[in-house]
Amino acid sequence: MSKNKQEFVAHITSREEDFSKWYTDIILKTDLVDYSPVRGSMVIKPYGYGIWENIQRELDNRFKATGHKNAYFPLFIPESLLQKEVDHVEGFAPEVAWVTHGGGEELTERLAVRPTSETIICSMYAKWIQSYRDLPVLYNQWCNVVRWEKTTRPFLRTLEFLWQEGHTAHATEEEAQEETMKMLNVYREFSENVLAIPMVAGKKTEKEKFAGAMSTYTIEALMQDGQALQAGTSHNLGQHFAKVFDIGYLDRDGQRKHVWQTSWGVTTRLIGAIIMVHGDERGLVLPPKVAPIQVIMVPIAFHKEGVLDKAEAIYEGLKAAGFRVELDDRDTQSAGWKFNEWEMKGVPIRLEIGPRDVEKNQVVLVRRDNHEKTFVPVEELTDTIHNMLEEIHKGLYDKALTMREENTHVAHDMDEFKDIVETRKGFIKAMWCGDVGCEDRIKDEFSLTARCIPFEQEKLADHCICCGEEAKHMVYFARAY
RNA sequence: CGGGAUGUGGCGCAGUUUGGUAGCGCGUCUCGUUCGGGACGAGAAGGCCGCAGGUUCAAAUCCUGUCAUCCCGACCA
Repeated sequence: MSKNKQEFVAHITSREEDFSKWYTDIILKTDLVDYSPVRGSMVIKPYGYGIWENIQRELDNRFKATGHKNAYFPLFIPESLLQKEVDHVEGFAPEVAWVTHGGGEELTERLAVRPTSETIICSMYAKWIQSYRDLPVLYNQWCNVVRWEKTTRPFLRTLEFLWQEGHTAHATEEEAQEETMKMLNVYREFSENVLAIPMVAGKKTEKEKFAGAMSTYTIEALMQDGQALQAGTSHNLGQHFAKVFDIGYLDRDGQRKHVWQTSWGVTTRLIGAIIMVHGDERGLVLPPKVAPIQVIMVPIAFHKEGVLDKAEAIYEGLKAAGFRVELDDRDTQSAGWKFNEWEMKGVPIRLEIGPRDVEKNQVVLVRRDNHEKTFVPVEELTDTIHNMLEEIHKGLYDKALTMREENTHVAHDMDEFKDIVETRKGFIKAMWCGDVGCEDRIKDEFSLTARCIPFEQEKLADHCICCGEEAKHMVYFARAY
């Protein structure tokens, strides 16, 4: 029995003391991942992969609902293909892994392990697209990609990671732009309604945009330590790739034209965002819609008459009702031990059932987010849990939104900007002239990057915070993962 | 890629300064008593001390190299 109430989970470093350590403690102790023998590469264990499967399911449904189909393109990309789009190669060159040998023989052409699939997909689209009747092409693939990063952290940056990449081709510029925005909006809606994470949506600056894109749009989230995390991007590729790969079609008017393309993706990094937005001193706090286990049942004194039978009956009922529920009937662990364990693992609702409950035909529900305890008659259980999961979701979202608002500051001039950087954390909203020089200066001086030019613009001042020239946009600046 | 730290049973650590039989706590296994916020007793298993060289009669300990992880920077989803 824990004598000290503070120490529900004895072995997690507090967020205050060391946020990074808190993060690694959590991911290891809750069995999300383990380090592998390969530098910078992690094993995603079932509990972590379960979260990813739920993310996949929710997103995939949304992709299908917006007319997309899944396909799979090769892992290996011939060097000549990768090199076709100049900006694209230059952007990715430093982090490409190369295959030089196969079956013991040196290859005549090196193969890149895909860092992203634009080039190989474009090479195929050039073959498949002939007529305006072939358009639009709306494909997505779920796969792994490799980027040879110098510094790695589980979920946030690993050499190999899982993601989805959508690649579409359209007849007109307008249609491509519409698609770009539509998918960004899918990401934003998904983040808010499934992950319970509020996002700032906007456009990337020229400096920060995707290598080879015409323009890049992003959703940015704020972590509890005040650093921003890019959670999803949607690119309007324009005709850059269409021209170098010659993806052309014959239009109604008999003219041969190049297609307009988009690409968009989210990664397993989202799991890192979930941890760093919702987690607390006791460990993980999982949003109900992606939690691998939504209800954990802990039977109390279950050797006693009727307890386990009743628990099993309730378990079957909840499972049939569609909840992700598990019954922890291990007799090797005490009830109290299990409470702490499942709290650390972030399960949204704990269901306790003991001899006294069996007598009264009720159970005890305890919420992970606010630790509220409720006694619920068995016949009301399904409805109560359904509503409680909804409330937890809403509670998490509101809390995250409050956290973000409290950590979003406005700077009208450079003195104010400096002061905020030195004394606060989080997003800084400020006016910017649009010149990359000013962006660079802020990065050099403060290590802050322009996260995005938000769609929801405010006019905070007339002049650029940096150079004093006329301001064009309001920008969110932050330190970023 | 720079700066710092750490690698010792599954996990957390001590031992390294001053070389001399590898230890502690937790966990694991067996049996029993327990069970509404990390239970207790008795017994048991488990380690070529990250890896590779070197010095020495003798290396977890000293030297060289190497790999990995963590933290702080520069680069990136």
